[in-house]
Amino acid sequence: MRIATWNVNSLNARMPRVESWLESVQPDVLCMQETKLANDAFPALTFQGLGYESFHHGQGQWNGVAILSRIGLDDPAVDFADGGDADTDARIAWATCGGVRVASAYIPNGREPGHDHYHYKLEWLARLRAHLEQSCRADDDVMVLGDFNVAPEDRDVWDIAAFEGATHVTGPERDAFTRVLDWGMVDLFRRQYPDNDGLFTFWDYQAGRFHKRQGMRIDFILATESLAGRAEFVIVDRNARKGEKPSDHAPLLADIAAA
DNA sequence: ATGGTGGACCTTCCA
Repeated sequence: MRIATWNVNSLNARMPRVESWLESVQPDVLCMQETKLANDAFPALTFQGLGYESFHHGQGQWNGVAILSRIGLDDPAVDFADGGDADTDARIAWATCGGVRVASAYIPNGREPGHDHYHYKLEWLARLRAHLEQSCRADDDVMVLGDFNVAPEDRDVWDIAAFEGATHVTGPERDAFTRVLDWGMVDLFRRQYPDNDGLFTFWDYQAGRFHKRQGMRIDFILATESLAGRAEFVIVDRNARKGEKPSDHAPLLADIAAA
């Protein structure tokens, strides 16, 4: 199965690029983040015409996550089954696709260390870990894909000195991310490229950062070991960050061989 | 020059 994640930064603005990307790359499953659409505005029929079932969890102006699948899409769910309050934002959607429990996740940005939104981010990641403990088994086929807004190591940003006092690289954020992994998932991209630095998934629109290769690796495909052992091909499609009206994120994709 | 870009929106928030 070919599975991908892409923060599209407004599906309205990105729909032509998403359609052409689906046709050329032919993923079986695509997790999208930042659709910025209400549910009744989600173009499910267009995706159906391309052969995909879909599940969208949106709120309108901000956030919004979706899962497209052409290998089945069952048991859709949103938010966390941890007994806590419903999330105020539309940031995570779940579905079972081809026997794999899949999540499309858009972790809060955090804005700045110490900000209310930063604490919301840390709590959000803790809730994700709690949800996995309570609703999934680490020896099942589980994948969490999305924009985590965390760079796990210094080499996952172009210049750690540029992030003094900034979010995405602080100890608490990295610890919270590690806690999700430690439940029992592997960062497929890092496993594929253990020694390569300077490989990113996001480049700020500002200051021509893409062309200066000043990016961040903040989008991930996390998979339990049963799946990770069958990952054959894990890449960032940098071409999708080029050309007319690109998202500021590139798609990340992986091929998982049949068991 | 203390900026830059892009997307949502109602004049400013968000990334």
